[in-house]
Amino acid sequence: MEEKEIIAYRKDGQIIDTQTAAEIGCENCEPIYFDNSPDALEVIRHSAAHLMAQAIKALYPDARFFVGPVVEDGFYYDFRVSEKIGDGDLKKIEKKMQQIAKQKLAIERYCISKAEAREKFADDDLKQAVMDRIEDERLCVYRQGDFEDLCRGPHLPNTKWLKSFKLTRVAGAYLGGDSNAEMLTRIYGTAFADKESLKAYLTMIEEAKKRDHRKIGTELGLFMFEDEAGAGLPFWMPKGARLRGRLEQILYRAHRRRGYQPVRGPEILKADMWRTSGHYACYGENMYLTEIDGQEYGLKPMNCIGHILIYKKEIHSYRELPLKYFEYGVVHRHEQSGVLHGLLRVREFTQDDAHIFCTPAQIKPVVIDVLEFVDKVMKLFGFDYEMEISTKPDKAIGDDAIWETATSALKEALDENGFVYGIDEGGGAFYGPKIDIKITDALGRRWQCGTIQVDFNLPERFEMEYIDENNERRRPVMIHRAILGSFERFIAILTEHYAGEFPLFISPTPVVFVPVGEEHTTYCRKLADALAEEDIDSEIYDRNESLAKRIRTAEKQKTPLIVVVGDEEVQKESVAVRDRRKREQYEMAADAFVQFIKEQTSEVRI
RNA sequence: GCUGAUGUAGCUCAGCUGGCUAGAGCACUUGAUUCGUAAUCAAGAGGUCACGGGUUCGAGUCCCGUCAUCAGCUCCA
Repeated sequence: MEEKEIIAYRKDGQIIDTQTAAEIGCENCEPIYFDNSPDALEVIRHSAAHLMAQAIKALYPDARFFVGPVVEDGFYYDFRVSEKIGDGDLKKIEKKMQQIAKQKLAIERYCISKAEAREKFADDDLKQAVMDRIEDERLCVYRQGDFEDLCRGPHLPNTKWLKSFKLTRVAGAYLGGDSNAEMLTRIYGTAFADKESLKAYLTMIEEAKKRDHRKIGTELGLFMFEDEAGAGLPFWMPKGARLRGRLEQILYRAHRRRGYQPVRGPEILKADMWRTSGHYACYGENMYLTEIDGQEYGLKPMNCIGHILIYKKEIHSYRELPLKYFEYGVVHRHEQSGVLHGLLRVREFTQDDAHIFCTPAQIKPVVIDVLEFVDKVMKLFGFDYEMEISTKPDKAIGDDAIWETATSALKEALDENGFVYGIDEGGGAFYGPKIDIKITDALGRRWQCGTIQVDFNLPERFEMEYIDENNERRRPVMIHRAILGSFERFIAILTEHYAGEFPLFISPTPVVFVPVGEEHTTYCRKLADALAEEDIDSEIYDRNESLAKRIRTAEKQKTPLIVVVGDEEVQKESVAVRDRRKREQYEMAADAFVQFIKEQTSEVRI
């Protein structure tokens, strides 16, 4: 059995490479072996980035390099070249990398003063830009063959370790992440200790692509986009609309049970309303503005104003609070063309929006209520989720005392429910602190959907009031909250989470009937009608195709329950059910079947 | 918005360096078949090659612009 080889060490919580260890000694060092541990991958990928840079330099001599860090599942390097580099060039670069790696070049390290480094890279403005960002006065350089680069490390001892890597994509990236700055070329890649792990990773990426909601949405006929109609404007096809309708109904009842009042505001309001709210100034660039009869109007990017104006129409007593208004609010936002992405990022979408008007003292109980609501919804779909509190930013309005009350109310609400949460210091909106809810999907990806935001700003700007127990006018606090976030994004996530195999209660077509012969269609029709009576959608596949073909079609549509009906079933008043979830077939009495589905769908009461 | 790539039938794709009436599979329509759990057979229909301009004797193919999509960047439900 060969001994595993050491490629670096972990010392005092830091990874140091063998080069550094040789220089500063290595007491209390834990060896890092050449394998796929997170520490090892950190080192391997860092060196893979350098190897890629070396290959690029060899192929494009005028290349200038910026930074090349390790990221979540790989690495990248930002650089500038005069030539255009496309996806087709990645193969070429990979090949060059392999050639260089095979030369088994030692990776050496030496350190110099910043002044010396400035001098050394005098003709390289990108390296100078890198140094502008580094505070250390002593900088290190790693050299392998004829290539060297300013770098903190850690690196492998030799390029010979680099065998299992793959360049995945080429893209543009702003220098320093500043959209006003120059755009550099960025190539992403990944690397592992062995070929098998690389292959497994690439397979996983392929699997994820199969679950892509855009692909499944097309296959199942859920939604579509139309170039000629405009970017980021989704169309819901019958099946998608049925699915969405199910979700809307479940959630509507859930809101009503929790004392929310349905309201509805107009899609378009005078621009002055948006000036009062502050959206015109702060969000104007993302708004669609138009002119009607010489007056400027704006399509709503948020639903708050409608709810506020409804609130203000009447005088409210403290006894009414907390007052909860909800709306499936359609909003329009002018997102940048490059960020549109299927249903995950669109220009028109519907939020499951609510605004809760309450006293400062009620913030906590209200938030606890909302958290319970969120938990019910997440559990229903089997999502894990995380919470994050964002606190007061530098630029904020409202008294520190109120901020303090609100922020601690949010924290206490989470603490008392035993929630673990992160804190984003200074990440709140200027008008108040918030809790963001982040869903983790079946592939471990995190999505921001729900949000609970405390707002002191809008009640002030719109001079909202309630009458307290001493018959005095008070200003209410407003809590914005969404649970799904938007139907569009949430359904995209659901689709990928379930890979299109939606649970019975939201499935667009929970039941497909497959009559064995023509003479069995009448019986199917009778059962379908019985289901329709219970608001359950079904289809009858009585086309002129073989039985096997029709079952296959139903399977490909990911139908939860396929019901085959022939002489036997008609005679016995029964059904033969093929259950997608259980992957088995069973027979049951027809009326029991209807009852069964009815129970399955009403169980989702939340 | 920026960088790079892409756009051929409802879907997935072929169409080499410009050269006959633009192809395939699936889906669709019609006919035959009436079938017991993942593809019955046959025939047919379907495309102003994203849109607009240009180069050329000739453009799906080359060039420019617009629109849209994809991978990122910057920003967000």
